[in-house]
Amino acid sequence: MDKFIALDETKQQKILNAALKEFAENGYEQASTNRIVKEAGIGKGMLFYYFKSKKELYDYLAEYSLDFMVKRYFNLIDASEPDFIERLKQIAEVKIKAQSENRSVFDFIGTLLLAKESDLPVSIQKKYENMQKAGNAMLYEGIDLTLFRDDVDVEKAFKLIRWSMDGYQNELLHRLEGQKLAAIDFEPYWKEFYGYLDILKKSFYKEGKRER
Amino acid sequence: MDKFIALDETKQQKILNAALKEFAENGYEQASTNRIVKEAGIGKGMLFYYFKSKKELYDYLAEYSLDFMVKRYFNLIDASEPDFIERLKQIAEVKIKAQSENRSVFDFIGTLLLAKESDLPVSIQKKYENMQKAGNAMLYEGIDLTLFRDDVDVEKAFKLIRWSMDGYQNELLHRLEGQKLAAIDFEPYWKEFYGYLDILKKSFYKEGKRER
DNA sequence: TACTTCTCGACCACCCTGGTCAACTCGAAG
DNA sequence: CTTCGAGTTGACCAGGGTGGTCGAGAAGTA
Repeated sequence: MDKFIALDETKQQKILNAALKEFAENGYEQASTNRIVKEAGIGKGMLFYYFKSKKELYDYLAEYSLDFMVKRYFNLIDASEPDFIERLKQIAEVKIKAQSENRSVFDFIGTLLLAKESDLPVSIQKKYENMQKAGNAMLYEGIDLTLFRDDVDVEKAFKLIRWSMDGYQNELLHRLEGQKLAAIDFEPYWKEFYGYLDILKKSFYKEGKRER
Repeated sequence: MDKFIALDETKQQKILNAALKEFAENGYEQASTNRIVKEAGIGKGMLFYYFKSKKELYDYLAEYSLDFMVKRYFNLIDASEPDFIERLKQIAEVKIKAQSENRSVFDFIGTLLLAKESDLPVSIQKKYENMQKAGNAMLYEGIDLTLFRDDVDVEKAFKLIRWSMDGYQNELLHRLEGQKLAAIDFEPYWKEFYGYLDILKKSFYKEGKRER
């Protein structure tokens, strides 16, 4: 595995991407090391020269992905914005950027929690839980509750707003399926997105508190 | 296949459920006829006595599921309710009932569209498209637009409301994972759900139009 | 009894699996 | 120019799973 780390960046990336994609699409059991080496353009032997087993490769990917997530996504979020919708908007921007930078990492992490109570090393499980905890904190900490209408339960408003925004993002992702995210001009989609955000503010915030 | 139809209901159900579950969980290629017969409690030979190939079984399931969907779900929806949120609420009730009646059918249909441009018989593809069209009509036809606030685009409000309700339902399904749907007392969840609906009405409808 | 219809699971040829390893390349050290 | 060892390959292995077949018997019917 130290052999792998010594490789030059581009070769590492090629192998990582091939493996992440394979695991993300097929899960651990159904993922094929043969397909990985073919996609990565290396001989079968090399994979097991770098990683002594399929499992070790998988664990390495898990750790790598979580680190990527923290470095390239979480750390770039400004958690000081007190306006809930504005904060989510900013998170969405960072997320899209990180996602087009490396889509397969996100897909892979998505499957990590599906592998229910998986036999990942405890250290990685810990890392995962911490990430979830930090993510939650970044969503709700320091939010200005006075922006919200007085006649709705704020907790529920949080959820409704999140579901709405997730809904938009999923639909968009579905609409853009197949296209290379990095090659897309997101300008019009952001406009559309902001349109929805305005409605959410009109709907869930007090009158007169809509503008910032 | 006519041999299969001649079977008594309960045996048919056992085989159907086993097959639906297997295909839903693993997709067409990865689904195993061996696991299906084991789960269904029949000998391997019988499956190919009833259906002459894996493909014929799959096509039969597709047709069966679509018919189930129409008969046990679509046809029970009252599309005359002009209040959008009330209509969605009613749809949700029917859906939950149909889903607990036969969960695997829903899961299987969910994978049908993932099998992109699959090589299903045209007749079944047609049936599927018709179902989607009818579903859309039932959502939006005859809705009373005057209920909505004047300062938001109704089309966008539609989407926001749907995303919100889908979000709740997904979260709930996720929360209840593993439990047998039919055995759950949904009372408290409906209450919670209605709570969200009230907020949606407060937020997206004109003042004074909230009650019915 | 004789004939048809059901039912089973051992069996088939084939494919793919994760992992190994003898053989080869190639640049650096002596 | 030789030697060495790290890097690299893909044929190969045993094992297991695949969709589908079929001979043999069970059950039902006349």
